[in-house]
Amino acid sequence: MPSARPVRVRFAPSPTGFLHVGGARTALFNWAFARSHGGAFLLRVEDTDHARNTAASLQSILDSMRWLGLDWDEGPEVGGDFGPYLQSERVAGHLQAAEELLAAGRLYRCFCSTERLTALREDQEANKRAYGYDGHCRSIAPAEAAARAAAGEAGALRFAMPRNEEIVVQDLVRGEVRFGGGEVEDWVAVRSNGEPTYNLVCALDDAAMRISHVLRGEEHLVNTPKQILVHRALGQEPPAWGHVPLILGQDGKKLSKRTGDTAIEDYRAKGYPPEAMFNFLCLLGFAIDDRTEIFGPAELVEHFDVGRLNKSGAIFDPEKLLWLCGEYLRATPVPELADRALPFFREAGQVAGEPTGEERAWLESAVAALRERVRIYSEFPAKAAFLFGMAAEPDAQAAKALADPDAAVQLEALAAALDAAPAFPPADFDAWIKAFAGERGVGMGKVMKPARAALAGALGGPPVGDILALLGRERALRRLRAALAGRRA
RNA sequence: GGCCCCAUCGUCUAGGCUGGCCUAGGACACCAGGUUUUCAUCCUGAUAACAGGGGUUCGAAUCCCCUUGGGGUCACCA
Repeated sequence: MPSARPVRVRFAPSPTGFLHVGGARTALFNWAFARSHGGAFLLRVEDTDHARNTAASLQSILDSMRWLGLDWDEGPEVGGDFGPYLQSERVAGHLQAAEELLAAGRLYRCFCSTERLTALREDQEANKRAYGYDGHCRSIAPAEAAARAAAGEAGALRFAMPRNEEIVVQDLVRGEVRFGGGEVEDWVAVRSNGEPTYNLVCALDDAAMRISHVLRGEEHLVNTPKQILVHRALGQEPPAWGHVPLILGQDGKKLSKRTGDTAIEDYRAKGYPPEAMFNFLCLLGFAIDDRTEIFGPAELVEHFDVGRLNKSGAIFDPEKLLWLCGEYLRATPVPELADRALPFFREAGQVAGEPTGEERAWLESAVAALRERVRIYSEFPAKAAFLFGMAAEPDAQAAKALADPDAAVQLEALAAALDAAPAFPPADFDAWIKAFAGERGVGMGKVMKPARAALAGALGGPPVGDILALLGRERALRRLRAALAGRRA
C-alpha cells in the first residue's frame, strides 16, 4: 500500500442524473476514509459526456451530498489546489498526455471501421469467444499510421495492453485480484473525434490530483487493470484500490428504479431523516461490531476501516430503513422535529407560512402527540388530518363504534360532563375519564371508542386527552355533538 | 459465452485473516405474550442461517479444492 502518500480520496460522479444510493454510499465511505485518516476528500465531476450532462443534475448531486452531511475539501463550490474539478475543463491536459503516450508507443492509432468492429464482435459472439478488439491495427508501423492520420484518415487511439504480463490488483477490500496477460483488450483511449475516454481521463486525473486511494463500486473492478497501466505508462505509482460491493434491489440485482426509489433526492422529498439515511447506508456493507446499529458520522469515522467492508452485495431493505427513520425521528427534540415536519404540513395545506406564538405551540403539541406513530416527516400530515378542518369521515371500525346503540348515550353524557368540567380538557384526563366511566358503571371501551370515532373518525391515534387538547373545547364538543346528531338524523 | 467478484437466519450483519471460547451473537421483518382507553411506542419470548461435496486437522462457519448458485463486466458511456 502506498501509505507514504498523504491520504487523498475522491468521489467522481458524472452529472447525468441524480445521486443514487449506491453512489451516495461510495461517497460516504470515501468521506469516512478521508476523515478517519486526516486526509482530503475531493469531488471531481466527470462531465465529459456532453450529450447527457446537465447543470441541474450536478446541482442535485451536490445538494444530496450536503443533505447527507458530506462535505468535501476540494471540488465544485469549494475550490482547491488541484483544479479544475470539472473534468470537461481539463481536456487540454488529457490530450497532451495522450500525445505523449502515443509518442511513447503506449497508444497506437486504430483505423478500423465501425463495420469491422461490429462484424468482429458478432463473430466472437457466434463462436462463443471472448469479446474484445483483436489488435488489428496494432501492427501498423507508427510512421505509416502517422502518415495516414496526417492525410486525414480518421482513427481512434488505443492503449497497447501487455500481451503476456499478468496485472495484479491489490484490492483493499477483496485482496489480490489477477487479470491474465492479453485478457484485457486494447481499449480506446481517444475517440476518432478526438475526445479522450473515461479510463484514460480517470487515471490521468487521479494522478494529477494526487489521489492516494480509489474507493469505488465493484462494477469498476474490471477497469482497474486499464487504469493501472495508464499510471505505469505515466511513470507514476497507481493509487491503492478498493472496490466496494454493489447495493442490490429486492430482486438481487444491481439496484435500479424498478425496485424502488434509488435517488437520494427522492428520500429527501419523502421526508426521510438524513441522519437515518446516512446510518442506513453505512449498515449496507459495514458494521462497527456485532451489536451497534445506530450510529452517526462521528462513530463511523472513529471505527471506519476499509478492511472491514463486506465483500458481498447487500440488498436494500426499505423496511429497515423505515425503522431507523422512526428511531431518529423519535430521538429528535420536539421543536426541531416541528421544524423538519413543517414543510410537509405546508405542502399538505395544513399550515401556512411560519407559525408563531400559539400556533407554533399548537404545532409542537401536535407533533409531540403524533411522533410515536410516524417514521418519516411526510407521514405527519396524514396522521394529523383529523386535527384540521372538518372531522374526518369515520372509517369502518369507527362507524361501527358509532352505530352501537349505547354510543349516543355515552357521547351525550361525555359532552355534557366535558362542558361542565372546570377546565378543558380536565386536568389529569386519564383519572377524570376513569372516574366518569366508573360513575356511569360502564367499561372504558364503551366511552372511549365512540369518543375516538366522533373526535377523530378512527379508533387509533394519540391519547384522547391529547386529541381533546389539540382540538380545543369548541371543536371537540362540536364534534361529539355532531356525531350524536348524525346518529339521530 | 470469456473474464472477474461473491456465498452465515427471509433481509442487513458479528464471527472467518490469527481454526477449539459458536449448542453461531445482534438488528429489521414476521409470530406470540405483556404494558396501554385505542393505535403506536416500549418490554419479554419464539421461529429462523454457516449452499453442497471433498480434503487438511485431534478439531472447520473459520484454511484448501471442486461443484452449484448469485452478481458484475465485456461500447469510439462513465
